[in-house]
Amino acid sequence: VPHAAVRLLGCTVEADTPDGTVAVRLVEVEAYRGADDPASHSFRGRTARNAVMFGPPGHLYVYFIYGMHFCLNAVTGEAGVGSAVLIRAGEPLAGAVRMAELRGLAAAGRATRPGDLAGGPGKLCRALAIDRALDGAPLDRPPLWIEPGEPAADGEVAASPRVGVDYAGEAAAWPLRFALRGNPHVSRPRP
DNA sequence: TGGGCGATTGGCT
DNA sequence: GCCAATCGCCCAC
Repeated sequence: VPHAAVRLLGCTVEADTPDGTVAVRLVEVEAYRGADDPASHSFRGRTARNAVMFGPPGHLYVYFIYGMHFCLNAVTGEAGVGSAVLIRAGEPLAGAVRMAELRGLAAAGRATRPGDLAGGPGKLCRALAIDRALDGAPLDRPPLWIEPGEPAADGEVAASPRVGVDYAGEAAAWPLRFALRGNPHVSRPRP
């Protein structure tokens, strides 16, 4: 059975923003486990911040990081487990002009390079107008919902270590980052 | 109660 | 490649 994170690759994420709906196709995700994963926010148990991770699957976990960025997760584990999938990058499908505006790019509406709009967890949240107000919301209906897409074939999925978790000891090497092989919209560092 | 730090990003050398 | 920005969270004191 494919990993829950892998099953999200190729899915479409749509979001209602103040100026209309935007959509991206997921090209990069990371899996975070529960009490056995030192890299996971749930590793040290339930707190006010990560409470949603310990709730039932099918909900959004949104956290604030580095004093300026939000990151979006889909809770995947059963209630009490604390596992989730970090949404790291998407390929713009609809509303690229709005996403560029939300990203504060000067050339809004003009050509951008792959990854400029949603090629990173913080960038994707900015482009989709995601913040803590969405923490705990269901992921199958507005204002933010994920729809099935073309499933990724095994050979198209590249697994590599997760980004930015060097503090996690042995778990830092676990190959829980999944990306569509060769897709130009994935974040840096490239897998 | 306070200090260190982070599942990041963008700008500058 | 290096580093500042910027603040909520969490744990040690």
